[in-house]
Amino acid sequence: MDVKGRDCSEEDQMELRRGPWTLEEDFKLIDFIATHGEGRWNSLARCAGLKRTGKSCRLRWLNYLRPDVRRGNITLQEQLLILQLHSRWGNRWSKIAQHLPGRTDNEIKNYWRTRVQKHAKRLKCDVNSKQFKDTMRYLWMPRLLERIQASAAASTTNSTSVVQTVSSDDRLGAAAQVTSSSYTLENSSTTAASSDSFGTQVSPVSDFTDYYSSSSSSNNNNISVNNPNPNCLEATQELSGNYYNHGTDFQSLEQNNPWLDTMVASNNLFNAEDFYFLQQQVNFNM
DNA sequence: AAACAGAGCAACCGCAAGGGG
DNA sequence: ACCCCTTGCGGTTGCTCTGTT
Repeated sequence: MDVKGRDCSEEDQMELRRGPWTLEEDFKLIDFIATHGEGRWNSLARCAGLKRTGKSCRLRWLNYLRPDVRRGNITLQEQLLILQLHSRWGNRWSKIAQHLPGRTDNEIKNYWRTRVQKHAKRLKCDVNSKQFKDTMRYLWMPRLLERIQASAAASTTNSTSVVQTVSSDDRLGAAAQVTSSSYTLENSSTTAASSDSFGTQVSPVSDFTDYYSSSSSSNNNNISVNNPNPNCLEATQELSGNYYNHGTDFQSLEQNNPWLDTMVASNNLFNAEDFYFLQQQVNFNM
């Protein structure tokens, strides 16, 4: 059968291949889809002459070969969005991916598992625990906002402000929309994956290691611990406002103090900071 | 230079939902 | 109502690369 249901049974008896895809297989799949479009994947696999399951072809296409797949580092905006959306929906990776154009559910899932869960592990707490979630909400997300703000301020070519994102009534939705529209523009003009949606370069090292440093030199802890608002987004909003008011000192401190980098490299120091934060959270919740 | 460990990520697996016969 | 097939999703595995000892 072809993708429309016609028979092409000469390929049916082939032994199925597994494992990494070869270039030849990729080209076959791309060629076939370019000519016939996507369709019933099992039939497509056979008709394209691929010794693969339909599932395998679908996965390869959606996660890797599709022309609009966006590859490269997860930007700060994307990280923030992932944290926000995950706090709302949990492990609904495909749903989260819908708000990050060009990113696949698999990529987001991998990001979460390798980066976020790694830090939960370092903090010796469960990624689903309230303590860890609070750390994300009150420490990492505000810190991300602050860094995004710094990036936006540094950019002279794009006036779209992230502050708009966090000042909207529906902050989460607005975040998704602003980010999405930015990606749309970017994707229409360039395939570069190393610049963020505001056209500014993002450090290749843009994971949570950064936030350990933030906790060492800001007053976020006090703000967060004393913030009784249980709503993540509300709290983040309030916090971001507070953070921006006090963030300048930290920015200059971070940028101008070489020793800070050394401190950042010390997991023990910043784990201790985070443990302090977590302890405060526990006390607060009691 | 070799061995080892950890991180990152592509790919696979199992399950559930949906649609058609 | 039932069965079969396809698709989509989330969890998991295992390979490769890189950094460390």
